[in-house]
Amino acid sequence: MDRERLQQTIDRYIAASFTVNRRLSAMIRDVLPDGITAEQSATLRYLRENGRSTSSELADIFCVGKSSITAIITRLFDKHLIERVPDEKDRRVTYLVLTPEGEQMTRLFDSKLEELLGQYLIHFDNKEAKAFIETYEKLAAVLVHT
Amino acid sequence: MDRERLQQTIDRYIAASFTVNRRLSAMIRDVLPDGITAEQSATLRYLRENGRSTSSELADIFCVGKSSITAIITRLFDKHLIERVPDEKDRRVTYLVLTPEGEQMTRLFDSKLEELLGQYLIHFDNKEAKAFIETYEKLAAVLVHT
DNA sequence: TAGAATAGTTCTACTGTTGAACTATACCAA
DNA sequence: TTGGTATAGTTCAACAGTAGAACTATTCTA
Repeated sequence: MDRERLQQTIDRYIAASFTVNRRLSAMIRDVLPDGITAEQSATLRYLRENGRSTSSELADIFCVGKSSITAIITRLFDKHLIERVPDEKDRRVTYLVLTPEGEQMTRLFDSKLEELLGQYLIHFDNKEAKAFIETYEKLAAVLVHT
Repeated sequence: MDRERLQQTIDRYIAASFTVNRRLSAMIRDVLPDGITAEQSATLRYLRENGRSTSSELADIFCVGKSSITAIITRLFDKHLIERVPDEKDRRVTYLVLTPEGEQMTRLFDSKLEELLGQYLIHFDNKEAKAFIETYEKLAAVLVHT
């Protein structure tokens, strides 16, 4: 890829991802239960998909400092959506786990999200959607492992 | 697309976009000049690509309230990166325009961004990159026009 | 066993965001 | 023509998220 083509590809990527991310974020925000933010729902989702985690792990995954995670976790804890479970071996470590209430809340998101995103996915045939997702996942993997 | 396949596609999209957006945001943040945030650079970039705009237009495009835009604009104004130009016909509207300094700053981003993203783009051949961007742009268009 | 490393919290300061209240201007219909 | 309504933008208060430094409490290690 020559330099000009590279620059053009980057520009198009930035423009498309900007529009998609902004629009989707706004729509998702509207669909979230009162008092739950996008960050908080992403945290709950991660805990459901990946099981118990620690603050340090979340900080790594979310690419933020540990103090940011503490703030988010505290708010979710105050809403009784997650629990803090101390490790029995290493007393520095605290595991974060969904409460049944938190688990239920993530299921609620999912059905709303499916309803929301489903109406846009119909514009893409299986083949196109498959290719897109696969490249996206490949990009994610490259960003993680380099 | 049946329901299960739809749910799976959505899950994979959410996971991939989460990882890509988090990682890229963190990298971009590191590459931004001191005192310039991601939101601010996105605003400058928009003004460069689209010429003079109004607060209302930016609020639409960024999918936020007008008061958010006022806050961002004020900070960029204080850094002498944009100017406020009153419309001569309609005295309610104020156009936002890059200063030469602001223009120069967006050029600086671009070269850093090109350097940063270029090293990941080499993992994708032209055909794959082209198909991906085209689907992404199609998704953006669908989100805007429905 | 002393010093370094790690896990997590607290605190301060800041940006971005919402939403309501507000000012100023323009539009429009009776 | 004017009185009500719509629009553009700002201000304000309250909050979430973030960084980064300082801190506590552990565990590891040379």
